[in-house]
Amino acid sequence: MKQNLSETCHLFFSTLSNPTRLGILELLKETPMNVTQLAEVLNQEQSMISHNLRPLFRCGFIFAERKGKERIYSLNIETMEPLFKIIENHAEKYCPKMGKCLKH
Amino acid sequence: MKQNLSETCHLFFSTLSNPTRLGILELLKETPMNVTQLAEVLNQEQSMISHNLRPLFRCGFIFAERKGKERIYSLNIETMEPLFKIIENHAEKYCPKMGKCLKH
DNA sequence: ATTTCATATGAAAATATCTTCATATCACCT
DNA sequence: AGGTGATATGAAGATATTTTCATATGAAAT
Repeated sequence: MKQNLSETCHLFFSTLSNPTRLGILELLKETPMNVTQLAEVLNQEQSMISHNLRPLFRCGFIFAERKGKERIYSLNIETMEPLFKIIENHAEKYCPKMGKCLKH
Repeated sequence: MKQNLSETCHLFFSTLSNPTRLGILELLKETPMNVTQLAEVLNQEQSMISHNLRPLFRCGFIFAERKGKERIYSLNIETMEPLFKIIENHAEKYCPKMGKCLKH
């Protein structure tokens, strides 16, 4: 149980610790999209976006729905919104000038 | 600004996406400790724990206070508690049997 | 059943992250 | 100042994660 929570946290956080995947989440926050559209906007290969969508989906951070031959991805707002809110608040309070945190 | 939030998220989440660091956070949730104690309980080298404390500290996930020649680390409960709560709730709701998520 | 558009997958190469070891720094005491 | 316990740091080797390329699968239309 305890072990599992720690494992879960690791899986979840490592899924979120990737610029491409964060970019995907930010885009999906605005509007649902398919892989091709995400690839276009993010200016990356379709296969790369696809690879990155998988862990997001597996973790339940995004949902997917078929529409013809497309697969429309959307954000799990219930989880992601409060999560980002926490980060935002934390950053504001504890890293007032981002530089401090972003530097090595 | 936008760019910065994404960068911040990446930094924060990658800091949290490590079993050793999650272990440290779990221990500090119970009680403040110094590096040596953490190393003992986690059964790892002191230098390794020290290396891992750094990003946690830089991100403001933990605090540090000197006490003699020791440096006592403690958890930033304000941030970490709601963060873990979200993960827990999410896991419960979206990954009812952890296996689903934990498998490749 | 074949073509087309949309998406997913496997495996190798490229890149980033961790761990370890040796050593440096720091605070306190004598 | 020198010694000691506690902690931090640098750099390298060891591991893990990403990205890319080529190709496979899927769904719908002709």
